Amino acid sequence: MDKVYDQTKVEPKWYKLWEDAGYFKPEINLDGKPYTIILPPPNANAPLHFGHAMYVVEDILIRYHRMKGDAALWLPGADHAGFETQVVFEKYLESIGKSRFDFDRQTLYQMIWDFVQQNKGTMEGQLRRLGFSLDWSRYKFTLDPDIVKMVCKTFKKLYADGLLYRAQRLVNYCTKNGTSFSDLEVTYEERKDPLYYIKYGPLTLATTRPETKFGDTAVAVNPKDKRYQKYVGKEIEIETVLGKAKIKVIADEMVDMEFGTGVVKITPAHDHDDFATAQRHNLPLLQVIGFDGKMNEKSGKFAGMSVKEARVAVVEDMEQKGLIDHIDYEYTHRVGLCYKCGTVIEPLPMEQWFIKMTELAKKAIEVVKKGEVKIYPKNWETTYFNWLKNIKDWNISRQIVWGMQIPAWFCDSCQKWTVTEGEEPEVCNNCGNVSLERDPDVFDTWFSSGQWPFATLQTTNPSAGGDFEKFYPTTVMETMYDILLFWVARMVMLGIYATGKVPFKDVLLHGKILDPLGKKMSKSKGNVVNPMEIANLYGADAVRMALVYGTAFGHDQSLSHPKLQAMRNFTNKLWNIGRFIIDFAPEDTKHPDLVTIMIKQWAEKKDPSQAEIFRLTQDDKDILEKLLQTIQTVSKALNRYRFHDGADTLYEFIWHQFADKYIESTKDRRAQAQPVLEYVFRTSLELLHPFMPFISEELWQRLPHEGKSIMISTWPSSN
RNA sequence: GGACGGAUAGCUCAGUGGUAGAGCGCUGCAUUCACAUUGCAGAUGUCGGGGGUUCAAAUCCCUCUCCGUCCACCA
Repeated sequence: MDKVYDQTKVEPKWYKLWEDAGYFKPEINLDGKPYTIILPPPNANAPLHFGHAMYVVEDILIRYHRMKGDAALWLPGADHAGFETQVVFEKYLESIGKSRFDFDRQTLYQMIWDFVQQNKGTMEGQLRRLGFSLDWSRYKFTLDPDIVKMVCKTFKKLYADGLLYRAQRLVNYCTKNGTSFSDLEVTYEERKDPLYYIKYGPLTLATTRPETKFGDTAVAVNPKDKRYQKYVGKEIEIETVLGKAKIKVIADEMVDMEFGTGVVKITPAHDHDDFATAQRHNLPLLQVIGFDGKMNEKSGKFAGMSVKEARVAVVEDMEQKGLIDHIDYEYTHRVGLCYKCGTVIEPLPMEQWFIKMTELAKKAIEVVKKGEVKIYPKNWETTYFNWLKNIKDWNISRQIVWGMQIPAWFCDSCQKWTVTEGEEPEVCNNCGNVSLERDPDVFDTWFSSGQWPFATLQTTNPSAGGDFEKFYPTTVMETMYDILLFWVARMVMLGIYATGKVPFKDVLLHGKILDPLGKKMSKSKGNVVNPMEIANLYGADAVRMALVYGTAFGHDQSLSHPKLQAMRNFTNKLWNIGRFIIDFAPEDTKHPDLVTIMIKQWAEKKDPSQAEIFRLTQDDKDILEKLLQTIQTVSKALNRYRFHDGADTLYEFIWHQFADKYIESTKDRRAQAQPVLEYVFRTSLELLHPFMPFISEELWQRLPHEGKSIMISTWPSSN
């Protein structure tokens, strides 16, 4: 054995052996109880980032449970990541001087498809490099035909159950990306904008968006406001930049008497509150801004201007006409932005597919309240409950090409929709007409990934009747806390809806990986660290250990080179312990296997007579006792998802108790101590295996052992 | 306007009621001994501020400050 551990000679060789031997399949423990984790499918639009390395937590659990004899299934996959991927691809097109509008739908889709295939391959190699014991025979992609079919089936069921409807609503529209979004995809920014006090006939009202005045269909005051009582229900005459007009005054609770003048203009087509108010009062919708972000023909001479230009021009005109009372330049408010490109989100009226969420959310709340689904760390429950309690209907239509096209066809003649499970209908379900047109929109990616746990398991292993019966509900869903609402909550709702059962029992939420200075990694900041480079530098084992060691699970952590180095050093320590025990064993220490077995028995039962037979010293007994405690602590830590406790305990035990103290104590009685050295080290490697699979396998193979691989050895027992 | 997380040794972080811990860094010693990617010994903290509960608080309660994040329809 080399004096210094060289991970490049060890890590590359084991993965293929494990995979070829079929150890990653749950069938290796055919009779074991099912233990399932579905890998959160990484977006197939880029290589893995450091956050993905946190999958190590899942691998630790899977390897631990596999060793405990469970039928452990860790199912890999990839997400087509609709909008996200299309944006990445459009950036690429931009870099070669093209845009998505240079291609027809089919061509563009095919180009993105090829791009995604390439990324998928890269990602798979990277997941293997990190040692993740995924069952590749069950690999799934969100655009696999059978998955698409499952998703469409749910869509149809929702439609049949009346939980899905098509409606014209105000949607969050990004005029740059040309698509609508769900509420979660809008980010907000505090901004200082002028608050204009403008004159509406006898009234004055405050607004930040004077350019939308052409879309006003009423003016509202609070019903309790005595100042304006006399106007309520009447039409007032107003002077506008486009001439005289009449407008209705309504009374509605939504108006805050304290704000501005207590009078609000109602612009139903361009403001969410106003839209809701308009519905209560049966006010018409008057759209003055187009989907291109420009004023339309309804705004008279301002037509064709962008919203921003129009605001300036309108204010200028109003000032000339004396319609501006005054302007508050110190006003701050929150502006909704596209989470992707930062463009101001324009609320626009649009026909889209919406899912009624209230009932679905109620059940999702219930299962967590009852403990059928547990969230770790528990404090995230507050966030989960809060969102679900106030949930609004979910817009799942997206105006992009990359994704699953919605299986709904519109009939020209009866103006109704025919919804299928994906297959093209021959005639309209309602009137039998043959002239149908498919909705060009695709699903919000989260609608399909929200069905991932059951969609995967219902389509894998079809020859054996499918995995669903055995592996669903899954055991653990582990992901970063930032997608608790986007993804986890939706999986709970859709999982219960489609299968009647929760999709998983325990939700684990890990923290964010920050750059070495504690800043968020981002491409634009240029501080992204490639996990593969780090793995090649320190070894995958060291990367894995560094991610769980020393930081409480669930907390953000900065990538720390000193810590990575420390873990690399730990691999070297392990290597040299192995070298000492294996290479430097004197010839006369060969002992029959029986001795090892007896020591194991003593360790487990503490039979004093055996201690006598093998002349165990106090040092021997101490280390065996400490080993037992370590087994207990590590097992308990993993059962409670306290990964750092397990990692810290093993590091401390192996390095400081075993190497520094015990091994030193055996140097003058080497031959007699050899069986204990071997036994304690082998057991330590088994405990360490879920954390550091490569080096633990390499050294275990070199020690006397039973069985073919540490991966399928039995988890050490402490009783 | 609400919610959550963080503030502990120079740095990165563990530690949820019982005499302050780890890794890295630092100081001194050890070098043909499995390992210098090492070993041994050591220094370093009024545990963010203030108040309270308790025989006892980094840990429980209240409050304040500063960082980070999320949710919410103030025109």
